[in-house]
Amino acid sequence: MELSERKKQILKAVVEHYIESAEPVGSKLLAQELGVSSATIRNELAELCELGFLEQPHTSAGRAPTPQGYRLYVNELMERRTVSAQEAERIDETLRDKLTNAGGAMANAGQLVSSIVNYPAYSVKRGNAALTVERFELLGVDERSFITVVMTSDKNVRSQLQQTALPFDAQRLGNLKHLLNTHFTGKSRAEMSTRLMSVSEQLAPELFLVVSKTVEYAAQVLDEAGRRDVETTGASRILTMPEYRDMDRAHELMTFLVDNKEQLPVPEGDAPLQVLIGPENVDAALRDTSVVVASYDIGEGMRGLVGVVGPTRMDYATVTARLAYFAESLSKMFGKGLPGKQENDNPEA
Amino acid sequence: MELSERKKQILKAVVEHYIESAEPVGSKLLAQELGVSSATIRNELAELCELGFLEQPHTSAGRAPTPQGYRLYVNELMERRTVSAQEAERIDETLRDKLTNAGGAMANAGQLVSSIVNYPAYSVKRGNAALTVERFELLGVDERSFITVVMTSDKNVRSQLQQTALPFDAQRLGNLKHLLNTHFTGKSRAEMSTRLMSVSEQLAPELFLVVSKTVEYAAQVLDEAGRRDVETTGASRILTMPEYRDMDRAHELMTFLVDNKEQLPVPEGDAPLQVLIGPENVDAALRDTSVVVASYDIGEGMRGLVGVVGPTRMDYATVTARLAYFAESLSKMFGKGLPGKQENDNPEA
DNA sequence: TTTAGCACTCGGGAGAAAAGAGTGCTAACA
DNA sequence: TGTTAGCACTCTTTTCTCCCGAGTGCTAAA
Repeated sequence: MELSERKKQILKAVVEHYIESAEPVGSKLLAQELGVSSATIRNELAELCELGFLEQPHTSAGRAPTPQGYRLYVNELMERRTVSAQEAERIDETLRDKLTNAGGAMANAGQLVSSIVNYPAYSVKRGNAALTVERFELLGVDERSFITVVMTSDKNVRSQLQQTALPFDAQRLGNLKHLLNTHFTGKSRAEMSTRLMSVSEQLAPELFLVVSKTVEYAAQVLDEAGRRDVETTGASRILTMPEYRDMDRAHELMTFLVDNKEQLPVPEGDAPLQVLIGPENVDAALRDTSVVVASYDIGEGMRGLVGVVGPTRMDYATVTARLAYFAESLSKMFGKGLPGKQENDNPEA
Repeated sequence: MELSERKKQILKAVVEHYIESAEPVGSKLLAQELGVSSATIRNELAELCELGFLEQPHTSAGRAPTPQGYRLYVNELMERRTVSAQEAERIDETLRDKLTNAGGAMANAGQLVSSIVNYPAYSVKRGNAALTVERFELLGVDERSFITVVMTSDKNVRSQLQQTALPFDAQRLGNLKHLLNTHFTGKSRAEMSTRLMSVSEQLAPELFLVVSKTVEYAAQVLDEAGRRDVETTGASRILTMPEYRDMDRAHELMTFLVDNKEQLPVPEGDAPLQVLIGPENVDAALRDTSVVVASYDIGEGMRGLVGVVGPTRMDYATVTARLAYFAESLSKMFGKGLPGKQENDNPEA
C-alpha cells in the first residue's frame, strides 16, 4: 500500500527530527510544523506505527523511526542533497592536504572520511589474489649481500636487502637472476612453491637457500598485495553520541571496529553508494548501527571502498552526499595526475 | 624525613588495594591486615595524608594515594616483580605469532604491548634525521619507464616505478644513474635540494625533470625514514576502567591518544624503563594518567620505544614487569636471527 | 604508644511525590 | 468524512527527603 502524501511528509519530519535530537518526537511539534492539529497528527502517527514505520519506546512517549522507517526515508523521502560549495571546498582541501603526503591512500581514505562526516569510518583495500611477479632484479651490494627488487604484475615495485652465507659475485648474481626470471615470474603463490621444489633438485644446497629466500620474499610481497585489508578510524567519535552513552554499547562497538574490522560489510556489486540500515547488516554486532559504503575508482579497473559506521539515527542525507562527493573526487584524483605507481599506492604530488 | 617502616607498609597496602578496587580504602581493612587496631591505623593514615602521600575524596571516606604516594610506591615500596613463567610464555608466544607476520615491528609493538598489559599502548619509531642516500639504482622497464631503487645509509631499500616523458635507453639510464650517484649520495635533504639547483643549469630541461623527480622520491624516502612516528593502540580498553566511566573523560583521553599522539612522552635518556605519574606528565591532557615507557634495542645502535598509558591507579608492578620483559625479548629478537633488513624494518621469520 | 568508644560527617540508595510530556479516545464541528 | 478541541490517563523523569552505612577524628583509658 502506498502511503498518503501527508503520511510521507509526517514520516520524513519524524525521521529528520529524530536524527537531529535522538529523542522521540511528539505530535505537538509536528502539528505546528505541518499546519494541522496535533490530534490529526496523532491519528496519522498511530497508523504509521501500525504499518511498522514508527515505534514508541513506551506508551506515553513520542515516536521514533524503525529500521523500516529509515529505509523508506532513505529510498524515497530523503532529499538527495549534493554537497554545498563550502563543503566541497573543505573536502577537496582535506584531500589535497593529506593525500599528497606520504602514506597510502587507502589507509588515509578512512581517516579523511571520518573527519568529513564525523562518524567512524573504514576503508578497504581489495586484495588482488591473481597477482604474480613480473620481474626480478638483483643488485649486488657487497660480497655477501644484494638487493632484491620485485616488480609485480600490477607494476608495483618492492625491494629488500638480502644477506647471503656464501659470497656472490656479479656472474653468480646474473645466473640467479636469470633463474628467478625464468622459473618464478607469472606464477601464482602456489605455483611458486611447487616450482621451488622442482628447482631444488637441480641446485647446490647453498644456492638453493638463497633462491628460496628470495622466492619467499616475493611470496610475501604477493601475499601482502593480495590480502584484503580493512582499516578503521574515528571510532572514538561515537562517544559524543547519545546512543552510546551506555559504556557497554560504546565499548562493544569500539572493540568490534578495532578487532573485527574484517567483518565490516564489503558489498559485492559496483553500486557507487550503498546504505545498510540496522538489522540489514548481517553481523549481529552491527544490528543497531547503520553503514554507508561507497566505492571509488583507483584506476586499472580496480575499485577502492570506504564506509561510514554510525547509529541507525545517522544523518543519511549529509553522509551520503559527502561520501558520494568524496568517492567521486578520489576517483578523479586516481584517474588523472598519477605519474606512476609507488610502493604504497600513494599518488605522488 | 624518612617514613617509619609501618607507615611504608600501610602506604603500600593502601596503594595496592586502591589499584585493585579503585575505591578509597579504610582503616578497618588495613587494621585487620596489619594486625593492629583501626585507631592506630587512622593515626598513621592521618599523618600520611599530612605528608601528602594520601588524600581523602571527602571527610568521611577512606584514603586514596596521591601522585606523590604512587611515586614513593614505585620507587621504593613496590616489589620489583619479574614475570611468571606462564606470563613469559604468553608474551613470547604473542611475539612469535605476530612479529613474524608481515607488518612493521614498530607498528605492531604497541599493539602487542597493549594486549599484554591490557592498557592502551603506543610505540615510537624514532626518526633518523641524519640519514642519507647511499646508492641509486635505475632499472629500465620499457622505453618510457624505469624502476628507481634507493638504498639509504641504514641499509634500507625502497623502490618505485617511474614514468618519463621522453624515451630512455640503457645508455641514458646509465648516465642518469651515474649523475645521481655522484651528486646526490651522502647528502642531507637540504643539500640535495641545493645540489639539484646547481645541477639544473648543466642539464637539458627534459632530463632535469627526470632527475628532479627521482631526487624528490629519494627525499621523500628520507623524510619518511626521518620522521618520528607514533602509533597508538588499544585506546578503547579504558572504557572498562571505572575512572573512565565519565564519558567526557574517556572521550578526552581517547581523542588525545588518536589525534595528539605525537605529544606522548618520549624520554630522552636511554633508561630501560621509565614511569611518569599523573602530573609528572608535561602534557595537561595526561595530568591524571600515568605512562610507563620502555626502550628496546633494534640493532645498529638504534632504539625503539614502547609505552603504556593508563589511569594513575595503574598496576605498576605488573605493567613494569611485563613491559620490561617485552622490551628485553624484543631486543633479543632484533639482536639475533635478523638475516637482513627489509623495507619496513620487520624481522624475517 | 596503642586501643576502645563515641559523636560526627558525608555520600549513596530507597521511596514518595510532583512535574511533564505525550497519548488515546470521545464528542463536536465543517 | 475528515478534522479538531478537550480530557483523562499513562509512563518517565526529576526532585526531595530520609535513612543507612562506612569511615573519620577525638578523647580517655590501658
